[in-house]
Amino acid sequence: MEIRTLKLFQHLAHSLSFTRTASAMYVSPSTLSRAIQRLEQECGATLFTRDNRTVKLTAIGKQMLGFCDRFLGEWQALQQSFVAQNAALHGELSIFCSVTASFSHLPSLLDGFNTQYPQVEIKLITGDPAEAKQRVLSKNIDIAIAIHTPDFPAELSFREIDQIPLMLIIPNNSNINHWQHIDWQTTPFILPDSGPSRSMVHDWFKRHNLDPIIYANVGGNEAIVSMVALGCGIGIVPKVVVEHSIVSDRIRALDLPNIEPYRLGVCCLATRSSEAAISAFISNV
Amino acid sequence: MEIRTLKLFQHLAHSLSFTRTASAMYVSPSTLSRAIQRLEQECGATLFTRDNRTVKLTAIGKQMLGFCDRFLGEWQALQQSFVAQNAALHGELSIFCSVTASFSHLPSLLDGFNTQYPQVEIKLITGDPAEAKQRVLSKNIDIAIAIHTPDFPAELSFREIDQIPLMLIIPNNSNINHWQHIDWQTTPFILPDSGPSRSMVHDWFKRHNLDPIIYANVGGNEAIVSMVALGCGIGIVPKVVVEHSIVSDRIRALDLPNIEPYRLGVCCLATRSSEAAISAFISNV
DNA sequence: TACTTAATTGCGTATTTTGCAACACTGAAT
DNA sequence: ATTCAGTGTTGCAAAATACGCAATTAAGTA
Repeated sequence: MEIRTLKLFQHLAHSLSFTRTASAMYVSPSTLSRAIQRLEQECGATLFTRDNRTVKLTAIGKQMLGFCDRFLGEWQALQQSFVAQNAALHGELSIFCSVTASFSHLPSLLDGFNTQYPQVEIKLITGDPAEAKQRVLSKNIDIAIAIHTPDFPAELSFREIDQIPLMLIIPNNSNINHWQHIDWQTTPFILPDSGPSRSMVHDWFKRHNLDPIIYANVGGNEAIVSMVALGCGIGIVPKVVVEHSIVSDRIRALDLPNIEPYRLGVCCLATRSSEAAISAFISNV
Repeated sequence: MEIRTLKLFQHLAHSLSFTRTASAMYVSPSTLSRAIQRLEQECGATLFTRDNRTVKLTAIGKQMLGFCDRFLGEWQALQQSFVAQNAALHGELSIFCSVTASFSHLPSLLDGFNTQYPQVEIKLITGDPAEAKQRVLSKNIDIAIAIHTPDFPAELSFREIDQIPLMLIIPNNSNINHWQHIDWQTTPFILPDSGPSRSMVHDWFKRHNLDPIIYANVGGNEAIVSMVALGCGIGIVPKVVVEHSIVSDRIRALDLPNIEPYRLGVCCLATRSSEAAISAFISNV
């Protein structure tokens, strides 16, 4: 039951002449004859009645021809679609995300994608989440793992993958265990200098009528954690950052009310969302 | 693209282990490995991503699996139906018909059937059409080519294949060329001694208020033709009998009005009409 | 009867496939 | 670090298979 055999059968079923089919398909008559014999053996039935003068399809042969036509058609279409997919899904896909996300959420995404689309080479760039939107918009990278904010650009399509609560972190040696016990007049606060956190934290302070002492404006959540661990003050960071920090044993995290969790997701330029590799990645989420 | 390869692929796609599939399908791991490599080459795409630890289906592999499942399923069903048909259509099929029908109508029927169902051996019995019904009813033969008459038994299913007009035949040396010129007081008539003709001819005489001299009651239309050719009288026989007669140059045939043509067809016992060989023959008409 | 044409078969050759053994690689256990 | 067990792959020689040429069989034709 080889494809070539089926093609021979198909041709013979139409030409009804071993000689013509053999020459048309570039095989010797004997090869054709034996190929049909093998096929008949596999079918367990005679497909052609043939004396030395005429060749005709049997009833079973006709059924076989129907099957054969359908199968060969389907297979050809499938094969073409395979090579098309392979061509389209061949190349580089650049992904931008924060260092934390590269530990927390990226692996599971990549794992599935990598095995399913081995031809796509993934180029990973980590950096400040604040850059994510701009990099995607400028086509500097294809896909970003980013946080959805109210001012999220309409040109970007976004697909949520997780919700991440924000937590207040304090040094481990502090004896405070509720945010309301904090004396904001004496405890310095470490503020992110940019990124989605900054405005969220601002809002939260405003809602609770707090006006803390700002110890420093630092870039990157990981840096905030480090500073808190060193005892420089307290800060607010996403829960995942705490969990993946290498100094997580030197800090404690406290729940915060009235602060809505981050909506983490993958985003890409809406106009590019139908590109093969991009759509494959997004739909694989 | 051999069936065995597809089965290997199918198994591997579920087990996701070369070792397990190889042992389950009784081939060496190397054979399996190379079979998959060949299949991938035919597909023009990687079907499994595999490092030395894990085996996983790619996106294309999943599509291939769907195709594979469908194909193998269809093929198995088809193959089973083939061997079933082959078994059912293996044996003898006995057919009864008149000598004339065996020349006029049987060849085209047999020709198509024989090439389509080469495993069925056909046993042909010729004889007086009058016997046909009884032979079918008694299961003495499987199928008959017979004439449909008003008293046709309900137990027999009938499928018409042709309509055959009756003709008046006269010796070639007669100068009559219309039936109304015949002088029934002096021209002897040769009547069939049985069969469907007899009552039809009787009816026709009655309708036209004729009372001819009966020269002889003879058995079989062929005999009537012979007697007419010898100049013994005139007779009425189906057109096909005239056309296939070996003495057709010694007689002339005249059209008859008001006598409805024979309805020739194949018939079998209704209860047996679903038997494989019988239904194949009937539906092939 | 000889000739032509068409499918099949015998047989030696060429190609393909197979299994064994060796290999490369990874994760786990020592 | 090192050994070990388990995975898929590859080199190679043997086995199986398919191939084409030439001979054979069979039926129609001059």
